[in-house]
Amino acid sequence: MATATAAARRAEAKIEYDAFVAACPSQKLLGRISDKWVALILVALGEGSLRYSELSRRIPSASQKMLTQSLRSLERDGLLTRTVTADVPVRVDYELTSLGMSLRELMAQIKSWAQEHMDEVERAREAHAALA
Amino acid sequence: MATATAAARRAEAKIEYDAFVAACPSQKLLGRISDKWVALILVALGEGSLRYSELSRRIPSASQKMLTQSLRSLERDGLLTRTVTADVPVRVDYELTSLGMSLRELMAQIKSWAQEHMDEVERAREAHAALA
DNA sequence: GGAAGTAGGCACCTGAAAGTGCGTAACCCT
DNA sequence: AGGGTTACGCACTTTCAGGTGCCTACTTCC
Repeated sequence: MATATAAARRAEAKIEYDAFVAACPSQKLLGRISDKWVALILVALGEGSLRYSELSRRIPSASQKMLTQSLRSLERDGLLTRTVTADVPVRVDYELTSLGMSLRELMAQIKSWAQEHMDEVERAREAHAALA
Repeated sequence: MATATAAARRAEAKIEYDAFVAACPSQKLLGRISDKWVALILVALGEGSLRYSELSRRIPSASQKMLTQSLRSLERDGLLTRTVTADVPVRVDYELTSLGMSLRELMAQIKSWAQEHMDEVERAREAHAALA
């Protein structure tokens, strides 16, 4: 009764695998760091805490909305802390947690690989494009 | 005349930064590995070369289209080789290049970080959701 | 009194990635 | 003769991350 057709077996395996992928820490991490602004924020904050406006100046391509959104999600995930000082005007400082610092080190490894090998990838891409 | 308004200065900085980000190897790499299926393919092929159908069975969640698409882009980038054997039915084998193997090692580091720290992230997320 | 800074919120829009579904053209099994 | 396998191609649709634009509310600078 079970595994009647090949398609059914496929569908079953797919459901199981979907669950596995959804639970996989690596996949979650990849989703986290592939956020367009996260890497930039991590690098910017790596040198120390910064105010919102200063971050905005260091990453001018990020709109206010996107910057805020990214910062909030990083805060939610315990990668940085958000400190509000009730001055006038309000002052908000962002700083990496130790978890955030740790992630930043991983990003440094990624950066290192990129610097060593991405030109090779580029060349392969061009070579591939060259032949018809 | 230059830098007349603050908005103009912002726009200028943004253009410059955009160019920087576009040229940054790390950003390119992040784009590459954040492809939904790339990590899974890398892991699957890490143990040796596989046929298309075998890959498809190991990664049942990837539709045939997406699997083919990902494989082709990885081939284009010199991360794996595609070998067609003109049997009938056609046989196609995929195998990581040394560049691909190298990227797989980076992925292993990412995986390692994920296994060590993602539960911490999850806890932070839950704690954050808990209050208010 | 108009521009600028400070730290965002809210609503809508869009473009590219991902998914769905169908077809091919050979052969094998029962 | 109908289902299965092999390795895709092509067209359409859906989805959502990311982007744009407009708003607050207070203060200070020129």
